[in-house]
Amino acid sequence: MTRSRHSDALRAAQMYYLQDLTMDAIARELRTSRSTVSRLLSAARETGLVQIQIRNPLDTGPELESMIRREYNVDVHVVPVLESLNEAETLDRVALQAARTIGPLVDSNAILGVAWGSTLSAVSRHLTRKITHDTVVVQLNGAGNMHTTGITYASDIMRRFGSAYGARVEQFPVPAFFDHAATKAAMWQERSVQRILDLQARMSIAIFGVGSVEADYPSHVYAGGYLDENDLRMLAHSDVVGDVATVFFRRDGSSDGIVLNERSTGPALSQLRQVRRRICVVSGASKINGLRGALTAGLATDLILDEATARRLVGFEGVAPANG
Amino acid sequence: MTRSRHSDALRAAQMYYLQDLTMDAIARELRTSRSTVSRLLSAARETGLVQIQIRNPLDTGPELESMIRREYNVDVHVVPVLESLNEAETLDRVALQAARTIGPLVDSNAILGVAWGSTLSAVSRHLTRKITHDTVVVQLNGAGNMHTTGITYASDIMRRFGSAYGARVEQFPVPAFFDHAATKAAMWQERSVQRILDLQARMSIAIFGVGSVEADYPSHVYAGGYLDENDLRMLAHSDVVGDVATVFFRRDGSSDGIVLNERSTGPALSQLRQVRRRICVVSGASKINGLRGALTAGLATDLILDEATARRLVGFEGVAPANG
DNA sequence: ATCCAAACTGCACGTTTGTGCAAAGAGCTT
DNA sequence: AAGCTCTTTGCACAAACGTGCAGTTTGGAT
Repeated sequence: MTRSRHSDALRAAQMYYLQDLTMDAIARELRTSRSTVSRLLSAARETGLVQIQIRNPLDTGPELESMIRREYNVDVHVVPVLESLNEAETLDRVALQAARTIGPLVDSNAILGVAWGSTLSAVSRHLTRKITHDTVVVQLNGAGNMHTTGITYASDIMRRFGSAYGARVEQFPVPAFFDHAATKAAMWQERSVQRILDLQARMSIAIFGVGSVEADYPSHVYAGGYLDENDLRMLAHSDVVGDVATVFFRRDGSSDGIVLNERSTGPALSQLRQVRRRICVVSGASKINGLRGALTAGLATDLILDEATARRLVGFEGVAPANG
Repeated sequence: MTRSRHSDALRAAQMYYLQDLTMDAIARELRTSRSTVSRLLSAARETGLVQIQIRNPLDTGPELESMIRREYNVDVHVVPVLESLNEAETLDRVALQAARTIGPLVDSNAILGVAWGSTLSAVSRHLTRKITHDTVVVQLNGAGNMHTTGITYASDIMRRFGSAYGARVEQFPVPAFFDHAATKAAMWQERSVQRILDLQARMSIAIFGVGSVEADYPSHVYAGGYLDENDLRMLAHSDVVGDVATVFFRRDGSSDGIVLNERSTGPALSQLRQVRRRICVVSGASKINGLRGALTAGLATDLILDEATARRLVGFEGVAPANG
């Protein structure tokens, strides 16, 4: 009896989280066993019935966070990670916390712009469900390249976002970069494309990682067959430090005159900056240069990143966690 | 070292609630004992660092809630209570859940209007701390009567609200009812009073219970020496069913021509209805008539009440909880 | 009616968590 | 520095909790 299961879960959650009853007491009230209550509560958490939020008081927070906040004017969430973890495990932790931080921000009628990449893929795997209405998830930039149409990879990410929030998913079935700027210009006149662009223009939340040219192991974009040697040479000559949604920028946040952007399918930086809430997720200290550029460009309103990267960002390279 | 304690609590909360680590693992990372982590997490919950919210999807919720919602156009939170509890214990449960439901709604820069009475007193005892800035708590109506100035009783309530949210408290040092309407009119011209009235006019949240003329054991207002025999007779002749913040109304929600209101210090119903968020807390089925009137008058946007009262409200007198 | 797969339940066990208590530490006064 | 109080810590134990497993129910399909 699903009908009653859902309402039992709600009752259980209220009694457990809002009245501090034990599962035992709840079981008696619900005339079932304690283990069932335990499972009801798990279900309640997983389906987003219970929302747990950590709010760090802006001013009393750790030094590290306030420094970043002051310097770049973003809301920072530094993810504490065990020091022993390797890069992949760190990404996983950051993604998990990012997913849970994003959850409470997504609300009915939101238009959620989502980029793709290894960071976003990890985040998408950890999203917790939350029932919303008339929410739309729209892809920020195309994912096709010379080898694949990119559909499966990017669309897995999109699909996971969509099903977590019960949202309609709008894919962007174009390559990441057109070979010719003229083709892009032509496509941008198509009504099917304009529908997507229009959604993007009305986004209320954008979620993206950053690519960094000098990352230890470079992002998909720089390695995955999206750009040819000519392109890479051009990037090198334009002082590009990184990208957001396959749109490139320099260390000082500028992007004017980077010709590759004319063939990129991602939203112009100026357009991205119009979005009310722009959440940037970063894991791995080697992305530092791309990240600096993105922050200088004012691309993010919220930044979620691991502790080591946060320390490098403010120049505390080898400083220990701020306790003791 | 308080400084580091706070930030340890934040780190612990993130690792526990957002990354699902065990307290043991967190203790190792923080180089302390597991019991300390347990205490850090308690502190994090109590200081409002961790916010737990239960959202019941409006449409998929239990029948009871949607019926009330449709009929009276309010957001309902039905508090499940053990069937074995007596009236005092029920009030305590409702108050606890109300306090926790209110918490997440209070934000920086809010102006919080608070009434007084046994319900509000119970709620105030269960508030969890939450750090906010420039929040003001303002008393909705005077509390003095023939026997006392009411200062201690009402001001305890106000003080608890104030300290829970780190807010400035503005008391309203007048009697609940003036003996003469003319005195009220005169006082309302005083700048000291106008300062309070001005705050009330700018409230963003109002919190109140309801008084009901026919309650099993009548509210303070009807018993506590606030009204003399003449007043009570007058009330009986005006078909009054209850009050909110010592302002009376009839079953159909009207309040015109109730002369006592001209001597009352509570906000006019029409003014109360201007407040964006108006939270009504009710415990005890005997308040049903007062509650019906208040809802019909459109005084509340949010209603928190116990299950038994909720069932009576929609006429399901003896119906069992909606499960099985 | 009978069968089957899938979902649900309660038990039992091991794990995780809360808390009284004694010891250690921090902050102040003399 | 010694002495004092008030707070914080870790230990040890009891309480509360999560989960694999086997038995049971449910809702079709035949």
